Amino acid sequence: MATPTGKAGEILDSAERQARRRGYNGFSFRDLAADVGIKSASVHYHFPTKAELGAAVAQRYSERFMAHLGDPADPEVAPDALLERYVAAFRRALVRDRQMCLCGLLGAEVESLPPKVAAEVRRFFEQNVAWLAAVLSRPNRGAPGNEPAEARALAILALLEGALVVARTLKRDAVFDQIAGTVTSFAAPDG
Amino acid sequence: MATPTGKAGEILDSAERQARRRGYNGFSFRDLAADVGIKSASVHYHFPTKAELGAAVAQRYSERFMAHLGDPADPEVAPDALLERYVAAFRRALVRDRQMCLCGLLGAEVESLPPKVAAEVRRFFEQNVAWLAAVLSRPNRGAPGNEPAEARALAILALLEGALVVARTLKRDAVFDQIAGTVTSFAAPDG
DNA sequence: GTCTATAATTTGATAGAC
DNA sequence: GTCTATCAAATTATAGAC
Repeated sequence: MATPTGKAGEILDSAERQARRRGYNGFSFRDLAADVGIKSASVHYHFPTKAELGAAVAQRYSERFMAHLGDPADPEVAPDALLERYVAAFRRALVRDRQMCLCGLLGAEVESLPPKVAAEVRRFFEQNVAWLAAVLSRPNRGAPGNEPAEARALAILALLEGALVVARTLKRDAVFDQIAGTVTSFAAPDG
Repeated sequence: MATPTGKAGEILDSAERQARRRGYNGFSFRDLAADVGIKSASVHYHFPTKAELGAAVAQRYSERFMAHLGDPADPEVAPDALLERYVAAFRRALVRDRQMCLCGLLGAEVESLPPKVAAEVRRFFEQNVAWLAAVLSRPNRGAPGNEPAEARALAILALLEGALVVARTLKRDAVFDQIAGTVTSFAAPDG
């Protein structure tokens, strides 16, 4: 459960980078090996199969992502600020990292994933929706809105994952901001 | 430019089905050949390279999709009805076909696509946004909304592409409907 | 932990007979 | 148009030396 350091950590870093650019079927053990300066056979020492490596990458990604979001009920942070933090996490993937959200890309190709990897992607979405629903349920700005918190949480997740896909394909970062600007529609349906 | 029939058409059908389930790197010429009952060498007769096949699949998909949407300015059809038609097209991919939107999946893995395929995906998104913006600009229900029509068009496209990813990964069709139910937030910001 | 060597399979693609 | 035959390269993975 502890985050691997050393070569194992480097391999996870490289795999995450490649998966977030080219998808699960878009990188090989040789790519990773060359990237971290060992031979592909040595990668198998750290991660016996690609499925296990993929699951480890997704698990670490989810843990980091949720840890960065923090406690959705933290009384020190207003719901609006938490939502801004959420949007900023996706924006950073696009603008700073020039990458997809790992699970947005893996989710798109979910039918071609080993079961263990698909399960991790599912978990990521479930945790994201739970976090968002918790934030949206907090009493604050505007009214609670017509749609239940879970529906609005799902919509925000889908909107931002889709925003990355569209903005990256159109090669226009501004597209993300245009889309993200509509998130307030869900946060405060009264407007 | 004419839509291929016969074996070429069958190959396109098979390739589209596979690409919408497993992505561009998730199917091979041999898969397609077995599917349509020929040998993989014969597939190359119809489509010399995988990149050309991929581009042809995406182009045919876009043409069909836009043709199905119809004229966004058709005075016989209300803007609301056109938006419903748009949402229904995505819903059909999920519920009836059990597939992704082709360009939603390809867009997610855009960095691993041959340039000609990526260009077709870009075109699909551009045409979709233009169609949606035309519908949203028509005078009708509610007010024009705060956000410009293009921003709302991008948001609807992103929302629905993301909805397919999330619903398929969570294996819950109802998730799509929950998300799609929020589309009216963009159509009529006044509620 | 990393290496060499290699197995076993799959991939996109071509040449040439029919 | 489709076939057989084949290629060169790439893939995941294993065995065993160091």
